[in-house]
Amino acid sequence: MPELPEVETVARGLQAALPGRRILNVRLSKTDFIANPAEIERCLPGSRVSRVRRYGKFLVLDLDSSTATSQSPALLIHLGMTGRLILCRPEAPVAPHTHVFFALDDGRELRYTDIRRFGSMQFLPRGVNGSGLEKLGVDPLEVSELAFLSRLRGRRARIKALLLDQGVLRGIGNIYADEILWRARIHPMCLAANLKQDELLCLHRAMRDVLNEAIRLRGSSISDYVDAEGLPGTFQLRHRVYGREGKKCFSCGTPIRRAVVAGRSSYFCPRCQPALRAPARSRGKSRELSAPPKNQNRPKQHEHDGVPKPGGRAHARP
DNA sequence: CTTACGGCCTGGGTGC
DNA sequence: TGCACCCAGGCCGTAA
Repeated sequence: MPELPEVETVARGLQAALPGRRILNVRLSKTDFIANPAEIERCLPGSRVSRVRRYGKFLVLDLDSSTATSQSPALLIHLGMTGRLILCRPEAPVAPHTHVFFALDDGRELRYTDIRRFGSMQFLPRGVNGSGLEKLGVDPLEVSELAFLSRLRGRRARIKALLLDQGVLRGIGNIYADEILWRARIHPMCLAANLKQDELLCLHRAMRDVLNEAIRLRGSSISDYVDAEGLPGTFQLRHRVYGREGKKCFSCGTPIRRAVVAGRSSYFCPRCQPALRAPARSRGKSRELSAPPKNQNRPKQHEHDGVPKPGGRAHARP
């Protein structure tokens, strides 16, 4: 499931190999995930890749930009859930569900494989301007604390829904939203408006830390993800909550729970990430940052769905 | 305007 | 052996 760190890893791999390469030939298999397959077949052969970059979860291949302006054509690719973009030799065995082949002038081949075809591909004749990319929010790794606060402060939506909203922040998906919230010790169901400024700043920091570490480890390989060389990432070995229902929290030992938040499976520690923030009545001391595993928790066992009711509906104000 | 929710795309895995 | 069904994530339309 390629999210920001995986797409960034693929983009870096392709950026190291593609600039200057000319596309000699395009071969398409299934095309129902391609916005304009005819244009791709007609316009791509002969064009040269000038740069590969990530924009949110999208890969942008800038083409023929001797001037490096945004007016030059580009190829926009979204890997969806199972998309792979791999550079290989033409004689390499073709993986099932490989739908696009780009023959390159260095003798290699760039292939797009996508089991589910939840990904997408689009040729942009005039570059990314007017492509819809401008509707996306800020990049999580570039946004300042101030801009981050202004995007989230006062919003009545669940914090997890906002992290996943590509119009707010571009690039975060379900896995990293959960990992970020665990690191920030914030329950996914919390309303953004109920978070204090220092909690939002903590979230900003956690977001940068988690994503940067994931990029360093070349992403998470949960199901199908591999980088441009076909190699898996290793950040899945560092997941603290995602996919760990029933397993012990790395911080306090409490079993990790799963609940549906914002329509997505969400994993969290019910103890480190309390749904109800303690009212800040005792001024003075800030809330403790380390969770002392004091009480022994009830014996493992299945927690019944157990979605702690967040304060959400409690203060429906007139 | 903001938020919530259901449905859709596809195919691998699971359980009967 | 076969088959129905669930689920994954992003996005969009609709409802409140």
